[in-house]
Amino acid sequence: MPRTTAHTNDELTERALLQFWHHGFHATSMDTLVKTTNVSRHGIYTAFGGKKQLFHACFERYQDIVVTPAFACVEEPGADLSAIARYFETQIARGAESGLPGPGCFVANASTETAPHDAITQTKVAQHNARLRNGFQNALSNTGMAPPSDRTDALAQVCVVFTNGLWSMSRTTTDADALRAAVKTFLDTLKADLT
Amino acid sequence: MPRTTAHTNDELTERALLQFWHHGFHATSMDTLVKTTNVSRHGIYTAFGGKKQLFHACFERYQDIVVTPAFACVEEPGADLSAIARYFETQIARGAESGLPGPGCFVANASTETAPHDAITQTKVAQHNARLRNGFQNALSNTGMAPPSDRTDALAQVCVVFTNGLWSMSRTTTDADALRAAVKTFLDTLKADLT
DNA sequence: GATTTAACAGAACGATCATTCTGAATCAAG
DNA sequence: CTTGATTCAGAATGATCGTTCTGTTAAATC
Repeated sequence: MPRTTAHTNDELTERALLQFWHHGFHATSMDTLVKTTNVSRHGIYTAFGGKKQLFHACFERYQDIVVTPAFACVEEPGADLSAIARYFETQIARGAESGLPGPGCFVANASTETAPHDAITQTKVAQHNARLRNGFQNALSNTGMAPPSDRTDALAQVCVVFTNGLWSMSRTTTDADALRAAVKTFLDTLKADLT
Repeated sequence: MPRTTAHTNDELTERALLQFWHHGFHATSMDTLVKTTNVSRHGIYTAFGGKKQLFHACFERYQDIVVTPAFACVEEPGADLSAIARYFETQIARGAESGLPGPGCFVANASTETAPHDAITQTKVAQHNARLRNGFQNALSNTGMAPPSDRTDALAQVCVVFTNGLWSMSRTTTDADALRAAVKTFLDTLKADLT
């Protein structure tokens, strides 16, 4: 019998991603990976080479199926502050559905648990944050009356920091509305600053 | 020969703290703990009971020797926005000294790596964040022309989120000045919002 | 249907780790 | 000095983990 449930590498990666995301790299053993993916050890090793390489594949898969769908609205040409609000709400709602304290953001988790011991993960995290900054800068530049770009650049960096903080707090807080309140207050101060 | 270098449990805890802080819980083995503390396994086990309990002791030690000295100025009765600025600068300077990307905040690291698998760590992290919020609220209420307390409360929560984000980013960024710029921009928007 | 290929399940291996245990060494008290 | 308690260094233990290997089974090709 060939691969019973994960017929493609994408499916395999998605199942592995869930484990890494919710339990971290160290707490996810090869044994649980074999069980949850229904792919044999041999299959995983021939397809990816090892646990670490599978983790890298999950990193990219996470960006494709989680980050991009949620953040694309901020990156669109006509995006404004409301797009940023929608991005935050999407992510908070996801955390609230699965029950807070939630698994947070895969990238943010990798940034503290994996990146210090793995250069590849470190550059991936840096690229992710750069993407966020560019997206925020785009949305902020479409808000208010044409603010100077160095101003929106600085505010975009603040948005990136705030985003990382949101994820961090979603791992210990049990109150989704407290996160929503923080987002609303933050966006209000941003708006006040841009008009 | 009794304990050669760590004569007290406090010294032992401080040396262990450095390891946990810089390399995380999983990447810090009992072997490295024995080597860096110069205390025998037997000594560690009789003094603390195990690795996890030692970690909890390090958590409290971190708050005593790192958090409190840096954050006390925000908690003082007459504290204002400049105290918050000093707190951020203290922490960024610490990270820049040891070289970015740095070890970040022990509490923030524990929040993503240890808290999900350990209820005690989870409550400790929650208490730490509550302390931060109270401190920020104190400093914010002394700023501007007596803003309503629910306003400073909301802004204090934003400050906590921002703080967590700062630590998260300090683990992957190599540019301390980018962090300083984010802090300055953030504090400017806060000040503009309070006056 | 015979042969080749690919994937499987699970044992085996080597390494690491937290914890416990053993015997020696050190120090305090009389 | 001698006794007794304490601490040490390091081996032993039992468990876990990532990786590799072996025999077997299912699919694909002709």
